[in-house]
Amino acid sequence: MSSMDALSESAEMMIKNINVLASSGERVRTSDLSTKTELKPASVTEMIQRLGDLGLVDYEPYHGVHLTKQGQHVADVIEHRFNILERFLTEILGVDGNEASEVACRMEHVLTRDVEHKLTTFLGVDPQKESELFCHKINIESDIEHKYLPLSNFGEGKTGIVKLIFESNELANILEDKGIIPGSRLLLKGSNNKVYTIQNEEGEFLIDRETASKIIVQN
Amino acid sequence: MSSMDALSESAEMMIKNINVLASSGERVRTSDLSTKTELKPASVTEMIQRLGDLGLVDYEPYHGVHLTKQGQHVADVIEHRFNILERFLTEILGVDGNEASEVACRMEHVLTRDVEHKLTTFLGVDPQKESELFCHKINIESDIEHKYLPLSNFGEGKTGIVKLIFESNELANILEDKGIIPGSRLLLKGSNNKVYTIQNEEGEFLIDRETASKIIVQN
DNA sequence: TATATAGTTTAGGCCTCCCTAAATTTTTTA
DNA sequence: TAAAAAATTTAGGGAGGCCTAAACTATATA
Repeated sequence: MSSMDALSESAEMMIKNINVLASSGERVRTSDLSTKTELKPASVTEMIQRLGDLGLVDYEPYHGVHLTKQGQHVADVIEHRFNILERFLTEILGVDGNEASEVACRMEHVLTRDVEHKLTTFLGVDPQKESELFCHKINIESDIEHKYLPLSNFGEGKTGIVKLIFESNELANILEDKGIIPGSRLLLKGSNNKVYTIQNEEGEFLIDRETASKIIVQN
Repeated sequence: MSSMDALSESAEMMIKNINVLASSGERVRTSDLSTKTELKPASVTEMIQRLGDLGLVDYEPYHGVHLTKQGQHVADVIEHRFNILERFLTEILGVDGNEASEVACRMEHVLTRDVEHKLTTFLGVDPQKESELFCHKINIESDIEHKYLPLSNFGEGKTGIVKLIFESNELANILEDKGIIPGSRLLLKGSNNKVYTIQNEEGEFLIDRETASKIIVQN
């Protein structure tokens, strides 16, 4: 069990759900896991016994489970992967919330560390979740050369060409009026992860993070 | 077997490999599939028998398989999903080729049609083929949920989120001091077409019409 | 505190997907 | 063309992951 190897999707889902239900600090009961996972109690018992053997969970028959340090690490990694995948699917691709959750929930089990990190960099840090950010993330490698980035993660002081705008007609039309259209050039003058100051030949504008994340710029 | 439902990853991988090896037009032999999939011949036989039962493959004992029309459709979908995932991972995230292939190969089995289509649109036409066609705008059909309006046209008594501020000058800095920045929430308490009364967590302010027209608010 | 009830585990069965070993069929070649 | 070699399939087994039914344990109640 060297951290993340070879855990099945089912095992990872169980760990994930133990983590969710353990928020109260108490041991998690089989019946609650049964409800959450939509598995029969007997199946839950079987799985947590296996996780116990792997050292990912502290299991006492008839008295529930909690994650070991190792299991907690797995849960953290999965949670982070789920979050960035869900954000990518909704913020960048515009996938409907429910479907995004489901797909993210299946994709979270096949990401590698490297893809996880690169996707995190691509999305940038979500300011709302900054506090509960996750020790596993290591350094966000800034030396990666991305060809395409959302404006929200573009380099300060850099000029790029707008490639795509993901948004409703209304906002896109407003941006268009100000010359922010696919194919146009803009300069990111500054950003503080909340407000993005950009400039083009029409003038200077302030844009919020969410909108900026939907404008894809080419280096 | 209504086209794509409920096929296991193993089954999909077998179909994918049959498709690859069938390029010559001839029936695909068990031994070649064994080599390609890195499964033992007996396991290949077992799987293609199951695929035969599902009508995805035409299997004649001792004489190999080929895809049925249905199986070919599955293969085409999987191949397309693999291709766009691989392109996304390499072109957008900058993932190394080998790793991108492996991850795409695992992700291809969990995409939905919708995510597949949205990712395809995101990537656009292969830049090598038509680099300028990549420059286009995607309009996500927004129902009535997202409404972007200048504050000057915003509904009285409504609360919204500031999305954009056109003009980054002294006036905008003053607005910023008052907490009126992209991403913040405000309430339009009242307006008389000349003066707009707004409120946020910093307090209550009066804004003139011209300024209000440059603040874009989301419903 | 004894017992009913709710919660949990064990026992045993089924399916998938992988394996090895043995049997079978096809192909090669002497 | 018959025997050797190669390829394939069948037989049987194991682990994972799910199930139901039965046994067991803990908790609530009278």
